[in-house]
Amino acid sequence: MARYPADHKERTRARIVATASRRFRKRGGDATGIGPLMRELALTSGGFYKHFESKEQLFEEALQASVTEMGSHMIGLAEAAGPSEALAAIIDAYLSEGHCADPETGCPLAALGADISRLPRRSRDTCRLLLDAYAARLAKYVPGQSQEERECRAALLFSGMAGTLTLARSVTDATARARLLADARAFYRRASRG
Amino acid sequence: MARYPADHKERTRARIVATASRRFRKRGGDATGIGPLMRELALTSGGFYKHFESKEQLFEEALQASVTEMGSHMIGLAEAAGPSEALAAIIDAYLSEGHCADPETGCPLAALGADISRLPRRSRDTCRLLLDAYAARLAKYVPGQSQEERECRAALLFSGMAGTLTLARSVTDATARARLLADARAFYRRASRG
DNA sequence: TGTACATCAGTGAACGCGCGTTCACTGATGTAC
DNA sequence: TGTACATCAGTGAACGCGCGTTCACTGATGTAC
Repeated sequence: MARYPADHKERTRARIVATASRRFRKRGGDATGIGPLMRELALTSGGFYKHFESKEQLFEEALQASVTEMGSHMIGLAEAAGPSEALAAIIDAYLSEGHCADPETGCPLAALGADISRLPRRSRDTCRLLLDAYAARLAKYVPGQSQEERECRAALLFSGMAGTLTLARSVTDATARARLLADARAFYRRASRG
Repeated sequence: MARYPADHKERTRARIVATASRRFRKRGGDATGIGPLMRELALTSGGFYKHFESKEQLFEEALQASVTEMGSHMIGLAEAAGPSEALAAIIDAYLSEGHCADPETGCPLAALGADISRLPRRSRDTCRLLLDAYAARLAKYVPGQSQEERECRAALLFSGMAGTLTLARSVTDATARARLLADARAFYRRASRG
């Protein structure tokens, strides 16, 4: 063992992923540099490559972490709300002003959707598995006659809300933004009931 | 006059905007460089600054051009389809496999949504006016009891479809992608009727 | 017990590269006289 | 008519900068004997 506790390296790696996943969502993939990222963690840029092969690998892991985290958060809210209000609770939280104001801790699809679609094919394959898993976890709160139908509706619901949330984030006027979000909550609550 | 026709400079400027608007949508804002852009037009990078103050200014103009172009395209389709099928035609075209495959000539919200939301406040104010104008132009094809309600529904419809299109663009499997788009078309046709 | 060596997370300077931007210049044309 | 000058779209080399990545090194610890 080195001068650090047994799990030190593993913990540093996890800190890098957690910080990167916030920075990527806040600034986008290209605008997030390895140097500033490591500096935020009081480390130097060279050390990064003791943990990851490339920035691309970090992006994928950070994305994975944020998707998983987002899923757990949504499931937590749904469970707390109870069966009859679970979906409404998810919709209201996703389209809340808080989520709109904090992309860095929010949905990666809303913050990085276009970045994901420009990833190389191999990365997008991996990513697809992630998003399918996300849809599968949340399908139980979405109405539908089969698991397949529920997963499909979950994908439509979340991708649609992501687009509207992205638009809301570009609206500077607070009143207009609040109205758009409120209208969106009403729209998706109604649309997902049927 | 210089060695060029009277409208030469103006035409060059328009060519830069048109090419940039495609490149921005295809690759994203940060990944589109001034050098390669000018090279595509058989010009040199230095000449860019005879037309624009900065890359940021070009981004805004290119965005404006693509929003206007998208609006005209959608209106054209709606008018061709006739009153009863106008909205369905818009939805089907927006969520078509062609639009999914060609981000560079498609909707800027789907291709650049997150980039727009990270623009400085002043740019986002300008951009808002654009998007409002877009919603206003398309509102006549959306059901609703007042112009305001129709514009609001148009914003929800287009931003939602943009999110789903972005997701579809990250799906590598052609069958799964076609199914997602078909499901989305059915969903938005139904949702926008009521 | 002491000494020599291996380990390895992290350091920090350096690499080549492409970026956005600047600027002195070119050269074909129009204008003044 | 000819000559000198102004115009100006575009050139292309150069600028400083931050990027992703590499690599020889550090130094605290564990291990071998």
